[in-house]
Amino acid sequence: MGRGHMARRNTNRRVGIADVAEKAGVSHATVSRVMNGNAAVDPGIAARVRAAAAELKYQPNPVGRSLALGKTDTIGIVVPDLANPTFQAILRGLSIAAAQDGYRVLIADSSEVTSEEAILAGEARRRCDGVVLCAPRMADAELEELAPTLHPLVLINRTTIATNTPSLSVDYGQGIQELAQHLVSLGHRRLVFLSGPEHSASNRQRLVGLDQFRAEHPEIELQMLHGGSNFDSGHESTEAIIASGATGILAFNDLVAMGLLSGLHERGVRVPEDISVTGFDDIPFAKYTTPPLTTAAVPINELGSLAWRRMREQIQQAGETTTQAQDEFSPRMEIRKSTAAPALKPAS
Amino acid sequence: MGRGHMARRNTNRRVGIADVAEKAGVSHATVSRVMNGNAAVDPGIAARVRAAAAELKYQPNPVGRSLALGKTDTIGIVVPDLANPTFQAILRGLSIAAAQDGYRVLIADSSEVTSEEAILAGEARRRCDGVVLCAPRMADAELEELAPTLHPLVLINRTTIATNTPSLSVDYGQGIQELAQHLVSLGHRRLVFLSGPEHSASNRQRLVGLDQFRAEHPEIELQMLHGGSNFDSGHESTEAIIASGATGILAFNDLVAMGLLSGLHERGVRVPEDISVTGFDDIPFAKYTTPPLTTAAVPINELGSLAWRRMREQIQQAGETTTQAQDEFSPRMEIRKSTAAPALKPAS
DNA sequence: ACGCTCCGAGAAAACGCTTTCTCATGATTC
DNA sequence: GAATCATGAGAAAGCGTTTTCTCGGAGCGT
Repeated sequence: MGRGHMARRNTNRRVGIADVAEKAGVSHATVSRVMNGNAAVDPGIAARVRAAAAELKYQPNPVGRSLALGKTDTIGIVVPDLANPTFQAILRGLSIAAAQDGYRVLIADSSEVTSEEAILAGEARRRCDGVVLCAPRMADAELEELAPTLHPLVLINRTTIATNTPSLSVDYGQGIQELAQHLVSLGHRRLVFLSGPEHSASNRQRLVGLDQFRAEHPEIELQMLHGGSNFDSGHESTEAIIASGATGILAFNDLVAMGLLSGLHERGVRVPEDISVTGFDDIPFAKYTTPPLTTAAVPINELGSLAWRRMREQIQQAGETTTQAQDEFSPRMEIRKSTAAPALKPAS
Repeated sequence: MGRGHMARRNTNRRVGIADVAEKAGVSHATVSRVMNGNAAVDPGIAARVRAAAAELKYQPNPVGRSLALGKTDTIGIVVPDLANPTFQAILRGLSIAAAQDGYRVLIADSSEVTSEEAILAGEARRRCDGVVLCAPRMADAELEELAPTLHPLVLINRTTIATNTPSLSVDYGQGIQELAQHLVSLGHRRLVFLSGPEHSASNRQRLVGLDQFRAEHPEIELQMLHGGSNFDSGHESTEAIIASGATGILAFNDLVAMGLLSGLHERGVRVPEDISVTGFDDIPFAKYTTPPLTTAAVPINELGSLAWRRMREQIQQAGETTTQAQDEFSPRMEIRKSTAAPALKPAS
């Protein structure tokens, strides 16, 4: 029991500002001032405080700090599915960029449950200084209503009517047209668009783009096939694709294209000799498929870091509601080996 | 300055508990009681409070709540690189499992900067109720010192001497031996291990496993080649692999294997006819490479959800320092098409 | 020397919530 | 019918910071 009196409450309580204050023989206000360098403090006292803080390994409690300052130095991101490489990339870019400015990222995965997205976003917003929202399937009306309550908000691949919410989007319509154009210029005449989830905003954009393409190329046959947004749905479409008789396939995205590639390979259909396949997004794996995938590259890494920049701008100009940048990226064609001129069709 | 004028920033202030209390004509204590259902409240009053809360769309401020309760309902995860599918999967599993219990995940990407990991982890811990730490390269001594300060802590692929920190690990030594064994039983006699980052704990485990393999199979030639942990490093090793003359390649992980696969394909080396390649991890893409990759599957999805379960156990039994589970997973062989019997070597 | 301004540090208020403490009121018991 | 109890709501004390307010004391000019 020699050290019985030393029953440290340290064991159950973390060291707080009060402990430092006591040790340094000053008030906790002064400790705060020293730690934040906000007001002028006598250099001697400051040194004493710093010494005490160092000795006790004092680190301010962020929760107390957040309450007092009204900010958490944290932003939230809502994604529909963390298994999707696109969102992974956005998350990563966002997290790294935000970290550079001393911000952290809280993640909310809606697991594709559209009805949860608004709730998750609201919750995230309450905990954080802002929210990045990826909600491709949320109804327009709901988004429009939700957006103002979330302010500092950055939208990914969605826009609102009000122009005070910055948004980052990709011109999917343009990209899919260029891909179709690419196939046509290789000599393909029968194309299939293997579409994504029905209510996805970006799928709608692709459809609009393809309508335009059709108008410009009435001579080209373009079929629509329903699909999903992942590997498996691409794989499952293999038979339908083969049955379609088309030689050029526009897959919804790289994931779908890869699933299809693997399905075709299993069936002994050669790519690109028998069928050409294109993806969309240019996820990191796209250039390592066999054959490497022709795709429309969206600047997947930039997206995250730009999202942070837009967020930071809003956080800094807190209050004023100015009109915000609406960034739109044009995808860059990435021509690889999964597309080529079609074999000469036997006259039929 | 004019005090009265500045007095209320009510205009942009969020609705707080006080507003609800005023509207319902009760004290804010009562509002809190109603919201949390903690104590008995007169049903009539409770209804009035709920009505007021609903009308004002009141949602308790989580920061205030956290300060009062001493918990944030948030856990942190520290990962070395969010671009790595393994960590993405862990993050995803963790996030989904935690969400089910009403917890959120804060992410900290150390960007492979080992020296930052301890700081990030500490910071995360202060903001959260616990930390999941993935720090494959952190020095043992540093980890040992850091662990107690982080408690509620779950370690991934690392262990501490003290047994009160739960850890989840994969038996990489076992897995790599089985892969080597698989190649040998196919008839390969000259193998190469394309190693990962030098200071990676899991790489060391593989090396230990291979030492054992060597002891048991003195007749097999097993070379070591230095590499990294991603696509590009696999791709860059292509020449060295070809030059080695080996027919069976044990890549550090699936990423490396995929990079190598693509390199070999470019060079016209056929897999598995000319060279067999194995990966490790069984990331989702592994079964879609051409040829599909033989690999040692680690239950990548379970890892995240189990991490949460271990974390929750600790959070619940706050205080008592009991000895914690050390989970070790044995990888499951996933034999696909990237391995086959070697072609008969020309007598040389 | 006297009053003036500055400066720096402690006291106290604020941040938004939960929870203990306290006390009134009405019900229960002998 | 008085004493005891249970009930439920308000007052107030935290939680750990930052920041405003206040005030003593030092420096300066006249």
